[in-house]
Amino acid sequence: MKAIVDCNSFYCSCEKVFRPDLDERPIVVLSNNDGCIISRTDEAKAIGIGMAGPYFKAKHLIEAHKVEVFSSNYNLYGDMSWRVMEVLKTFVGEGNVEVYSVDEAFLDLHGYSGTQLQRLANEIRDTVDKWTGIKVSIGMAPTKTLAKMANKMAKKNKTQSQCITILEPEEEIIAALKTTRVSDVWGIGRKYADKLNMWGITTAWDVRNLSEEWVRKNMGGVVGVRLLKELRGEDTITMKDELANKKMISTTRMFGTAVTDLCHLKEAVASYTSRAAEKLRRQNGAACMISVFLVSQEKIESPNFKHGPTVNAYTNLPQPTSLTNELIKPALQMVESLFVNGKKYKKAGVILSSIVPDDAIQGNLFEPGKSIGRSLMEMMDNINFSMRGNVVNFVSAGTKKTWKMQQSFHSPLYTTRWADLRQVE
DNA sequence: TCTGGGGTCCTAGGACCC
DNA sequence: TCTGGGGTCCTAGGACCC
Repeated sequence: MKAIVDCNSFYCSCEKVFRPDLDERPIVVLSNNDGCIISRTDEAKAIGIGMAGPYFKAKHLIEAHKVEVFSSNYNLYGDMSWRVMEVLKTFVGEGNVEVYSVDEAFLDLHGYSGTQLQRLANEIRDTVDKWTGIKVSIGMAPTKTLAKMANKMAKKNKTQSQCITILEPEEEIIAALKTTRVSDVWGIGRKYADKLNMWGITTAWDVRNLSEEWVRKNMGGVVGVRLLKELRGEDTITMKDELANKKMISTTRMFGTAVTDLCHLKEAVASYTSRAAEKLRRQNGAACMISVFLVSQEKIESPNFKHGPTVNAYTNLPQPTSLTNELIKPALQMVESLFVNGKKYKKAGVILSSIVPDDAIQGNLFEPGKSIGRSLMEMMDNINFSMRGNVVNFVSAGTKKTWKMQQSFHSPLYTTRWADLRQVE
């Protein structure tokens, strides 16, 4: 059996833990730059606030109903996430927890069955709540895809399910498949859902009864076949190693206000590059390739929002590296080559790819200074990590950061900064 | 009119996820 | 006026090789 444990309205819940006065009040959390709504409580949902909608469009509802608004505080959410995952590990052991995203984890439950599952689920739900203040929903089933389906059902009717749904005997699974729409199946997105509906395939049960050949031909080849098998109860999506390293690392941001100045653009890209390099060093990797892209601001008369035109460039590095200064140099050269005077830019990003393990780097006899660079990086990372912020940085990343994103409703760093510690009198 | 066959590697782009 | 950020996997097709 597999389980998925998913935190309810995670970002909102994190804010609520430290603001008990907001209990049962509608809350929303905004994306970077306060652009979109990315998390909302059931109370906010009930008012009619949609998911992932732009903030300005929901503003009238938010004001009319006195909804509490927060800018995203990733520092806080990351720390709370770590706490929740630690609790899960105490139940099934570290090796059986796969952290799938900031607010979700799969558990491998081989050996559990029947009433044991129910008892385990209850205990996990109650303990996570008691120790962290976060409420979770749990779905259990023979495969990851079916567990996701169970989880969705648990969330849909929280009072009846008590946030837990277990699909175990075959009849339970079939009944669940019959009431699940194709668009609610994990792995079926907008495109495939539309296509399936056009063919008159509307439920997960309908999908499960399709032939393997049809699915292979019409639903992305082997990916579709895997999905089909999962729905039939055949375990094909295995648990991933927690320490699996990223194959690509990127840092991209919208600007607070449009940037027209080459200097500011270079500052932003230098700053994103140092963030990306930090992530790269954390997994002891080195990149062979770096790419940079810029998105300009242009009026688009389309009803569905689209970003402006994007330009990009990449550089193959002479040898794999994780040193910030060695990455910033080509990044800035690319910015210069891409920049067009007079254009307004609203977003930029850096992507590090072709990542190899750091220890595989061949020493270069003609560059003896390399190890000094590496220890300097380590020192920077240690200081920045212990202070939970960008305390030490390269000058090229700028000091004023006029392009920085807007965050008007940021909450304190309750769990990671002494000065922000919650006080009780 | 005829125009080999088979393999590898790489990249761009499409689909999906949270 | 104002629309996030960070990933994964797979496929098709081009370049190149013998």
